[in-house]
Amino acid sequence: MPPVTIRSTPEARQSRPQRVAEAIKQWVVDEGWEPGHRLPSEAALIARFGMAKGTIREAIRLLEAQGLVRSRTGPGGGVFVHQVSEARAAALLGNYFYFVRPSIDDIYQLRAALEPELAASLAGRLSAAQLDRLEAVIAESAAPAASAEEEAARHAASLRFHATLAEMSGNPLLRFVIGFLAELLGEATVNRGLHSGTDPELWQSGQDYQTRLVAALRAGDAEGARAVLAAHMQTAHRLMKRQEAALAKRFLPERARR
Amino acid sequence: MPPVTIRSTPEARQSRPQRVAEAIKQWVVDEGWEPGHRLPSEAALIARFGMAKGTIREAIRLLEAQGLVRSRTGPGGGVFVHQVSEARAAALLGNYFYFVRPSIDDIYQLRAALEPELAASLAGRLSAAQLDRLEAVIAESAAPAASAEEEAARHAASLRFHATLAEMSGNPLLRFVIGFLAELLGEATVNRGLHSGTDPELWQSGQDYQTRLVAALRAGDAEGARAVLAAHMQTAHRLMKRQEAALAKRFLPERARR
DNA sequence: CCCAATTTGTTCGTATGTATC
DNA sequence: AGATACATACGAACAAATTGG
Repeated sequence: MPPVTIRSTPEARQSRPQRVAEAIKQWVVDEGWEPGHRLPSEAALIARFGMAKGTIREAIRLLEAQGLVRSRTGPGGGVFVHQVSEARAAALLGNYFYFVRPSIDDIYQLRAALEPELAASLAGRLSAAQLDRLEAVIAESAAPAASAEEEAARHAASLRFHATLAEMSGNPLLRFVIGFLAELLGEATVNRGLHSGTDPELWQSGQDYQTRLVAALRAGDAEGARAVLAAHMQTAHRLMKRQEAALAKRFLPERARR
Repeated sequence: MPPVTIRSTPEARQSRPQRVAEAIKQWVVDEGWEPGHRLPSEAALIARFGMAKGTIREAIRLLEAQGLVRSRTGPGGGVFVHQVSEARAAALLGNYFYFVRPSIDDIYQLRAALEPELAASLAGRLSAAQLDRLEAVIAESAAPAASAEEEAARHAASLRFHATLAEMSGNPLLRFVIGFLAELLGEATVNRGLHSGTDPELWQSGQDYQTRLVAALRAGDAEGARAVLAAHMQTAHRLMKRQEAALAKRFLPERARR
């Protein structure tokens, strides 16, 4: 499998560290080095590129920020090729959406399209152990819901259910996007004091659909699973919007800032 | 709009440049600095953090690699907060999928779910100018298809059509994900010599659906647009798989490597 | 437990490049 | 053209971390 290429950083490269970083990336690809492989020592790189230590180190930092390398001190240490972690990728992508902030509607437009698809693709393909694990996550939020700000924990548990589901997908793209959407949503709700409030309707609907979903998955009923999740997405979206609207009314002056 | 937070880099931070970079991120968020704002000069940062020039510079490189800052020399120069570009975000995310490579099936599972949704959400919301622009892109690939490797250009044009469509969405998430999927697919096809070959069936189907789609969009027929794109996704996926299978047979020894 | 070797991490002083006025 | 303000790059020395004896 010729590894295609590690993406080069766009936008007019110029500085020496940037050029060195790109050269090292290309080098890794050309040599087919895999995660864990140690690349030449600082001293060797200094000689190889004919540049000062500081310049080389800045290049390494550029790669490090992208999650592509990791360095350790001491004997046997050095700079190592590193597989970009999902968490790192999500963090990096999250920075983009810090500036181009999606709305609740935007997030749900994707969730509504993807989650039912995920559910359908999982039907009949999960092991008994995986199904049990899902039920364990459901049990976590089985408590009656009562208390005040502890409701936020319930919402988090619901998102964790979705994350667990996503992790079971064999499709890394689907897994990543759904997980990322859940993160964005969690962030949006926490930061706006949204979570599901003590809304009993949402809670009941949540408990309900999770158990019905697991049942459909267990039965290998793809279309059933798709339908359950599609319906839930609609409900969750509607309830979240309702809350958002309620908050907007209460705190209108707040929204005026900026 | 309190900007929530710029994502911190996961995975056990330790070195000084990393800590400084995180501190600067937090500083930017706390002060509410926006793209274009100049942050303190190197000298000032050295004083502020009580560290050497090299350390501070490495921290700046860490932020630069994430696309969060940009620096310019000369008077009036300095380090500036920078809005992460879509291209940069896609490149960074692409590095993740360099190691966790999705299959053609994986990519199409998402495309099949998202593109019809995009089409439906666009119906009746496009200006005449936008519709004309779509038709212009269609015209680009209106040639009869004949020649050999120039067929790859046709495939690229088709992906460009999708990209243009995505850009017209008001949903930044949808825009990004669909654009990214197209990139991944383009890369996969180019690197595996896939593109649509001289497959007349795919070409005709492509021409066909594009014009029918624009018609539906012009008519404001959301469900029609959705159906057109859903059908096309199925066809494109099927044809691409057929080609992939043909290639696999011809080059089986190649696949044995690694 | 300490010591020595190895490799990255950090500092400082100086010089160069570049854009603005 | 020259002065100014800023990042960029160099080089040599020293500090910290890790490993093995």
